[in-house]
Order: sequence, then structure tokens, then C-alpha cells
Amino acid sequence: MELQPGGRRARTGAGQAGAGQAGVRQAGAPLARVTLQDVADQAGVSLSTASRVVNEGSRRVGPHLADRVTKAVADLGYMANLQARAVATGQSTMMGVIVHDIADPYFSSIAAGLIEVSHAGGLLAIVSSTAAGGAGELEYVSLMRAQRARSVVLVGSRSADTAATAALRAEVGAFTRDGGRAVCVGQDLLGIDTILPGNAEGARALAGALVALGHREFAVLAGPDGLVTAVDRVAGFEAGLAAWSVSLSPRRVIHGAFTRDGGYQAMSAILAAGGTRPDCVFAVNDVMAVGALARLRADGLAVPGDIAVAGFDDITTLRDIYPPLTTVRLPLKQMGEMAASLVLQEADQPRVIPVPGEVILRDSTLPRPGRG
Amino acid sequence: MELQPGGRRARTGAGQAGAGQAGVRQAGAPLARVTLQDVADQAGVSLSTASRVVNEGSRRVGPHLADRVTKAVADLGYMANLQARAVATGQSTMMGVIVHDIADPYFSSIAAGLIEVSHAGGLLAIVSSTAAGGAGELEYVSLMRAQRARSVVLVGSRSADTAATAALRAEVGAFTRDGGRAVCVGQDLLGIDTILPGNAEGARALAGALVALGHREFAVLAGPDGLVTAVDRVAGFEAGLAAWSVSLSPRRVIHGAFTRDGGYQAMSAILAAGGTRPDCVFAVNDVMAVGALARLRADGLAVPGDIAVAGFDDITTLRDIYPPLTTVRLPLKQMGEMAASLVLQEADQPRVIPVPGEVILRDSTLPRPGRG
DNA sequence: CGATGCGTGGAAAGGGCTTTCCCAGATTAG
DNA sequence: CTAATCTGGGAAAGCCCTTTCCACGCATCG
Repeated sequence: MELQPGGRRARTGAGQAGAGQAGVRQAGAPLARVTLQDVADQAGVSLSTASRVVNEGSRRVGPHLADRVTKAVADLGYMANLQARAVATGQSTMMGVIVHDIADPYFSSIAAGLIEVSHAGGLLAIVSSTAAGGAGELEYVSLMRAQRARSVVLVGSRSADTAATAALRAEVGAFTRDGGRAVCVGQDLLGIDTILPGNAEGARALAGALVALGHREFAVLAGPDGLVTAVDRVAGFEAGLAAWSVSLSPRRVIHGAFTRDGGYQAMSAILAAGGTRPDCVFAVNDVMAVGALARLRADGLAVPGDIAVAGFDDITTLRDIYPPLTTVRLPLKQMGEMAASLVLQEADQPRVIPVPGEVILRDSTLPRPGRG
Repeated sequence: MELQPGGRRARTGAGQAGAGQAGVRQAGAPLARVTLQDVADQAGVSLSTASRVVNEGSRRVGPHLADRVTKAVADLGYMANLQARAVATGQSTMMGVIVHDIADPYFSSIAAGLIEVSHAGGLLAIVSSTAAGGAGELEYVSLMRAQRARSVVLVGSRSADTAATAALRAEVGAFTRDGGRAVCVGQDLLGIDTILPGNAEGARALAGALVALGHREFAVLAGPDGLVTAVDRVAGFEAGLAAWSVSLSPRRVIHGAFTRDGGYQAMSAILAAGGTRPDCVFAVNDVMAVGALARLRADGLAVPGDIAVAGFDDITTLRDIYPPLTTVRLPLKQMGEMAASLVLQEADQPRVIPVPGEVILRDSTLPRPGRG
């Protein structure tokens, strides 16, 4: 059963069980890797003819020979070597998907949509998970270039570090110049097709809604300040408050990781800061909001009784938490699907597709009694 | 900037901007896809020498020529074609990861561990998401065989349908016979290396713990009856109850999808069944438990006051839900890491690595007053 | 000092496929 | 009835690499 490394191995000829068939197999019958040449030999036709039958459509082959080839393929359990095909045609069907953290529901939802549509479109998704903002994205784009992937999708916030973004942009440029398609789900900073979630607008609308509910003293769990998504959401929220003449002290904007623990710690910092407790806390994503809720519960504070909490994203898995979380819904899975569509359509020049967020008011921000 | 399809294109020779460098690029300078031959030409050495320099270690090359090649690589922005290399060497670095639903945190956690370790081991993960139990897994294994992937990891419950499992086993057999490594995270039904979560044992221990807390009238939200994982968890739970002489009516075992909605509906069915309401509901995974909690809340039933709820998996994102959910913890990310390790180590014969679950008691199953 | 050995370079033979080119036979047109 | 066009088949040239295999120059050695 061991693989013989080099050289030509003896064929076992006909009479092998077809692959994919359930059933008995003689142990100890070494099965060499079967190539198209083997199929051609077995069918008694030339390599070219065999190739034409396998790639139906390239040119017609007489039904007689075609049948012989088809049978040989089945008998031998032949399976085309896609790598070799890719080399020969210069075309691959791979689509690289680069996300910041596949275990984060934000990314896995987008990835799910992406995988589904791209697979339907005949592309094979390669999902890579890499920390945000680091050199990982650049490395992966470069790897995709080496793999001659047909396309690459960068999912997640761009970095606020302009040098890093420029380097990534250059690498992506090299990729597209080699004929690949590149799409980003995030911000339009790479000069490629972009799915642009309405982070600022959504946060702005949320701020308005919260003010309308009677909240006045806000705090923000702001996420990493190196990520444009976080920055945009905070800025949008501030703008929304300003539009209603509600002020937000910079001391009440606490940065932290885009994670549950990041939210927990930022919430701690706000509680520890002293002064009057805020009415309402805006966590720039749902996962951080969950951390904040945990922190508040640890202090015995009721939500929304003592303090209101809002998030962003409307993560599916968190739609049933208690108290139900006010948030801004992004159609994550659809965003992945849209990105895949962009990949599949060629376009002359970069398109930017905005995706609006929708404010979803739930119990975690019930109106402040006596005000709203 | 368009890709010229066939034929040999004129080289722009030296003086091109190195790829990967940030900075200016002349628009309209068409950059042909640069091959190793171009590098060799530019450096004035043979193809073989260039290859040897690029694959450092294969054989020594004099420093003088080596430097020339290195410079040519940089100047031209050369990037090896990994597909061609794979064809030439017969070795690829791809690892196929097949999960049931990447948007499900159970799978995305495992995938995260898998991706991390495999990338560190020099493998490129290809994540495919496909519905459980269907023909998707089989198709994907076959695709991985066509891609000449080095290994494939099947994550998720095996199907209870023995015919489907046999077919999959045959396809996996074809894959390993071609020299690939196959690993399963689930049940040991494919004759390959397996990470085996202690589903039955964990559920059994959980049952014991719940009985010890004073619960007596149980119901089970049982998951799909076509998946071995669900079946095992239910069977383990029943066995645990039996060990404590607590009976469970089959009418109280309701099947449903492994999703939030599946849990919600199964819970509905139990509430609608009439008769005495159960003390405690065991949902075979956390996601279903969340659905059950939502359903109970919709009826105004308090957890654990009116009814206790337990889940399985200890999904990270759900560790902060309220009330905190009693569950059986599986080290999901580690399971992914272990699977990747199995992939990386060759082994003579299939290994089966059991992973015990740990019962985590939280508030959702607080003791029944006056009994426990 | 001729016979070994080694270190280094290149030519060439793969690896498994697609696709161009060419050719013989079968149709059709004029 | 010949010329012009299809057809379907095969040989062979590519695709972009890696890895023999071979050749050459030079230091070693008895």
C-alpha cells in the first residue's frame, strides 16, 4: 500500500474495481496513480483523443471512441490531475479567501456565503485565517499569486497603518497584473472591487436611535484603533451624537480588542473610571458587547435597567442572548455572496458596492424611564 | 493591463519595478507572467541553475551565480508557480478541510485550530463547507483527489446511513491509496486516523450530574437522527439516566436540526406535548440549547426556575449567555490542532485519539430546590 | 604523474496535462 | 467528376517546473 516514489510502475491493467464504488478491494494490489496516458492506452486511442473526451466540449470525438475512453476512465478510476491541467491551461479555479479569524462569527458568516456562491460558480475556495493588520495578509496574497489562484478575497477591516496598506496594495497589484481578480470586503483602500459595509452610517443611525430612546450619557467600547472598521464605527457614532447635540467625552472612548475579552476589559475600564456611570454603552461589535454584558453582570448591574448596551453586526449566534441586544445588522452572509459574485464577474474598473446597516432595537436599550 | 491569453509575450527585460515594493508603477507597462526561464535568461545562467538557487538546498550553486539569480528574481518579481512545482515533484502542500457548516461555531473553532497548525507545518488549508450527510463530502474528497491534495480532514459527524458511509469510505480509500493522508474528526468509521470526541461518555456524565442536582423528569432535544454524533449523545445520556434508575420516555426525545431553529422547534414540540412539564431539557448541542432557551422565554418560563436546560460543546461565543449554560466542554480548537498534527505525522496504521468531554455545571441547571 | 574524487554548471528528460498542427477520409459544391 | 470543405483522429509542441545525467575543471592521493 506504500507509495512508490519515482519511476514508472507496472499497471494492473483492467479488472480493477472502479473508484468510488463501495465494496471489496483486494488488499495488497498496489494501485499506481493512473494518468490520462493510461486511459488512452487502455482505450487504444491517442492521448489527445482521451483528453478531448475527458474535457467534453473542446472538440467532438466519435461516439465509438468516446465510449471506449469513458469506459477506460471508469475501469481505471481515473481522475484528472487538476494541477497539471492548471499548468497546461494557465488557468486555475482557486479562489483565496483571507479572513482575520475564522473562529469569529463575523468572518465565518461571510466566509460561508463566499464559499457557497463561489463553489456554485466552479471556484474552489481556499480559506486562510490570519491576524488582522499583520503581515499575514500580505504573505497570503503572495502565496495565492504563487498558487496562480484566479482570485483572492480579502475579508475584514483594512489597517489604519498607511504603510502596511500601501505594501498590501502593491502586492494585490502584482496579483491583478498577473491576471488575477481581487475583491475586498471592508474598505475601498486597495483599488479593487469592494463590498463596503456602512460602518459609519450605521453607527450614526444607531446613535440617533439611542438618543431618541432617551439615552444621554454614552461610553464607547471602541475596538482596536489600528483597524479602519473600528475607527469608522466610532467616528460615525460620534457624528450621530453630535447631530443631536449630545457630547461624548474622549475619556469615555476605550479601545480594546475586537473580542469578548476586549469588550470585557474595556467595560471594566469604564466602570473603574469613576464619575457618573454612563446611561448607555456602544460596543463597536456584538462580540465585544457580549463581553461588556458579562462584565456588567459581574458587578450586578442590570441591563437595560442600570445601563443600556448596544452592539454592531447582529451576529446570528447572538440573536438569542438575554437581554436581546440592540445592534446594527449587517447581512454578513449576503456580503460574502456579493463578494463571490464580484469575483465571478469580470469588470473593467473597480466597483464599490455599499452595504447599508440596519438599526435593530431590542431590549438591551429599552427607553430610559421618564425621558424618551 | 489585460492578460494576453496564449503564446509567448515580449519581455520587458530589466528595469521593471520589483513586485511587492510599494510605490509608483508606470501604467500601461504590460508585465508578462514571469517564469523561471526568464529569470535564468536575465541572470545568464541555465534553467537548472536558476531552479537550484530558487529551491535552496537542493544542491549548492556557486555564490557568484547564485547572487546573479537572486538579483534577477528580485528585479523581475519572479514568483515560483507552485502548481507547476507540484506537477514536477508529484507533491502538493494542500490540505483539504471538509466541514459541515463553516458558519457554525463548532466547525469554525475546529477549523481555526486546523488552519493554524497546518499552516505552521507548511500546509495550505482548503476549507470546504458542505451539508452533513449528503453527497457533498464525497464530492469534495474526490475533488481533493483530483487536486492531488496531500491530505484531507473530514470534520463532523459521520452519517448513520451505512451505505453513504461505505461510499465515502471507498472514496477516502482511493485517496489514501493515491498516497494522501486522511483524518477524521468525528467517529472511527472510515478506517483512518480519527479524533474521537467523547460524545456518549460526556452525555452520560452530564446525565449523572443532572440527576445529582435533583432533576428527574427529562426531555431531550435530540438533533438529526441521521448523524452519529447526535445518536451517540442521546444514547449516552439515556445510559447515564438508566445508571441512576431514572427513566426517559421515548416521547420526550424529539429530533430536530443541529441548529438554533432546530432547538426552538424541538422545544416547542415538547411544550406542546402536554402532560407534566419536564424538569430539565438536554439539548445535544449548545446551539440547539440557545434555541430552546428562546422558546422557553417566549412562553415566559424561567430557566432554571421553571425548567433547567443543558447543552453540549461549550461554544466559546455562547459562554456568556444568560443564564449561563450547563454543558459538556469539548476542546474544539485543540481538536483541530490535534487533527492537523495527525495529518503532519505519518503513521503505519490508523490511530484513534479519544477526546474526553468535561461537564461544566452553570446556572441553567441550578439544583431543584428541596431535592438535590 | 595518472587515477580518483568532488564540486559545480548545463542539457535534457521527465511530470500530466491541453492544444496546435497536420493528415486521411468523407461530404458537399460547382 | 474534380475541387473545396468538413470531420475526427494522432503526433508533437507547449505549460513551468524539478531532477536526473553528463561534462568539465580542479584538488587529492598513493
